[in-house]
Amino acid sequence: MPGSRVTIKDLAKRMNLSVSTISRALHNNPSIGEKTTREVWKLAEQLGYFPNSVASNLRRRKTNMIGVIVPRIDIAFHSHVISGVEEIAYKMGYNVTIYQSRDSYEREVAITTILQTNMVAGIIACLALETRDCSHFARFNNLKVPLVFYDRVSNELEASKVIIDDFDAASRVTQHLINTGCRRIAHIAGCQTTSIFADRLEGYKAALQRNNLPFDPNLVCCANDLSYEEGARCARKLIRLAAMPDGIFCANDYTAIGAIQVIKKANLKIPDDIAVAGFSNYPVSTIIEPALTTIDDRAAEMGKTAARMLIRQIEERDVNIASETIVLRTDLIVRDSTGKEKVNA
Amino acid sequence: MPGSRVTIKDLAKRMNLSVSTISRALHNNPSIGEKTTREVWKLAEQLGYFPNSVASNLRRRKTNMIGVIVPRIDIAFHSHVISGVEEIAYKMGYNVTIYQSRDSYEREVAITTILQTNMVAGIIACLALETRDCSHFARFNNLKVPLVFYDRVSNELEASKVIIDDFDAASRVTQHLINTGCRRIAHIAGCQTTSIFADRLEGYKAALQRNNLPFDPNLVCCANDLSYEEGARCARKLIRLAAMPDGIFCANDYTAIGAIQVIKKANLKIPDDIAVAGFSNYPVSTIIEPALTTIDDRAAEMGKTAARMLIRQIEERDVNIASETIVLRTDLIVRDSTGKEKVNA
DNA sequence: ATCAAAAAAGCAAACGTTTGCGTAAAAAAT
DNA sequence: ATTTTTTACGCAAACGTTTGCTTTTTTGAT
Repeated sequence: MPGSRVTIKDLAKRMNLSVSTISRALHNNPSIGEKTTREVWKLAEQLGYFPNSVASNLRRRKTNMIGVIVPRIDIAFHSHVISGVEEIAYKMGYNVTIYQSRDSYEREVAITTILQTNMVAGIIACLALETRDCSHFARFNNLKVPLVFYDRVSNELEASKVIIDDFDAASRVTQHLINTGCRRIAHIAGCQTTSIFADRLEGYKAALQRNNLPFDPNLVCCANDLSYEEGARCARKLIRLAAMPDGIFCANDYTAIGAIQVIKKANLKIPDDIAVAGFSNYPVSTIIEPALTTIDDRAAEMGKTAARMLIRQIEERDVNIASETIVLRTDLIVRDSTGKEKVNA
Repeated sequence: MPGSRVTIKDLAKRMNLSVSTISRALHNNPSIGEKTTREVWKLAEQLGYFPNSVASNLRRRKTNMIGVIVPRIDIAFHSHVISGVEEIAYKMGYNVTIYQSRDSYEREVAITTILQTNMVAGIIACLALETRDCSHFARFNNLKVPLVFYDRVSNELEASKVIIDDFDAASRVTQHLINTGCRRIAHIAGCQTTSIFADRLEGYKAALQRNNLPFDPNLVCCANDLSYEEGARCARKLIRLAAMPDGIFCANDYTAIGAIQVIKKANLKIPDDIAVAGFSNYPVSTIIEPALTTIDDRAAEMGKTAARMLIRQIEERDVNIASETIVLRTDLIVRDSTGKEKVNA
């Protein structure tokens, strides 16, 4: 930053005071006289002084930068999380810097290096799909840089987490399908090495079992990248089955929408022939017809919670808080892509 | 960052070299012997040395931080822009820090202050809807911090811009509607104090005029926040008109979708009774039925372009580049919400 | 061997703050 | 009036790099 910035030194010279006095005055340190403090502020104002936080960070050996690692920013879920993080961070005087892993392990590792050299005060991350081993995050433990994962978390690592109960949510969606009369329920699943998707599959299975419905592996179809296209592909496969499912629980809304479009094109009625439920409550879920029954994943709330948690840990570093896990409550949002629940006798 | 980081000094002590030698070696400065350089790198590796970029930034009087100000992160357009910015920045060794103005002027001003104290190397911004006066950005001119606006830009300020030709795009959409046979075309407009929305209105008018169609102010309806709901409100108003429009050009996709849903609920056929066109090509535009004819706003491209431009200006600061404006080409994407173009005799 | 030139490395001051400790002046207590 | 306490401020060393300049060492030419 050239452009001859005004520094504390300049103020000191002008006022015949020492730099330490100026610094203290600007922090309203009580050891500086009220009158002096007032005058320092006034002059600072006049000369257009701005503190240089880089210098301050160096001296204090800490920044107010929160590093956020997301798979992709342009996915609705993550942009909502970031929005929540930014909101809290802004209020608390922290800055947010973001990086996209693009679901690449290699890139995620590189990003952790960057975050370290940048001395971020804390980190909020959602693991890349590719990531199996989380040792690149371990360094932050040594450096005492707080770390909180959201959504896709690591179990092998001591770190705080904010998640939703995927098992429970999936099980509730499935139960809802069952309550509406579905008996052959398929599942379009996410990548099973990621715990949230594994949990969703388990929740689905649990609901079936609870209702004495058989689990048929042929009804589970894996949509690796959880895209619209993958959802369509799985749906095509499912409706060609000899014993076609009468309901599909999809691991996210994108696949659900892909599925809905395929089903409609096949001239099958939703929800009468096949009911469809998604997961996440993306904005599109109200746009698609029929509107999609889904689970609200509370993205912004997740971001806010993660940020609050992280900042608390940053500011209470000394007391060495144990890592904690917060599970957010989710809501089942029933729309038109699933039928009415039958009142049980 | 406690946790006893390894510094250049530590390396120097271990190797009986001066800190300057170490620093130069780590930068592969040719004035340091090859052998020494190799050994320094090896030891750095062994001891787990990481450069402290805060210190480096202070000494070099420049950071590699790009500040991005967006109205809201969770709007698809902006999250795509950010994604583009991040991609280029990452490749070029810059970090990205983001702030949401939430379309508030006050907040935008506060953010510029934060960016200044943080010594960002450059800024990419999209003006808040509320913003009339841009003098809070002027300081960056003095500080020689490059600034590039995207999408919503300021004309009163000397700064680079990357935009699309809203006038041209709007005029093309309108022409398309005319070509498909529409004769009473309405416009759901954005806030007219923002130039892009004013341009879209003008482009619409120009197309009408070019085709000798009358401009009827009753057919222009202002949707201030350009939300889904506002679109619905405007549509309700328009279809109640004695002389109902046979086509609607909406200033963005959200309002278009709101309009489509209202029109469908009124049992009017799209595009036969009323054709609808949007602006932006949001992901939902392929999901809604009928799929929406719209203008692709090249969001990610805009972000990449802005980032490239900014980084060039950062790195060639000395040559004092004149501010430049890049206008991105847009594409009209014809889908089912508008009819077929009639071949003119 | 002698000297100039090139190569390799060191010195020390910066960058703009913050902060522990020390000191002078003012106020309060004796 | 003297001592003690309080108040207000200054000194100087950090924080971890970078960099202009100087010094030493090596190399090559004579």
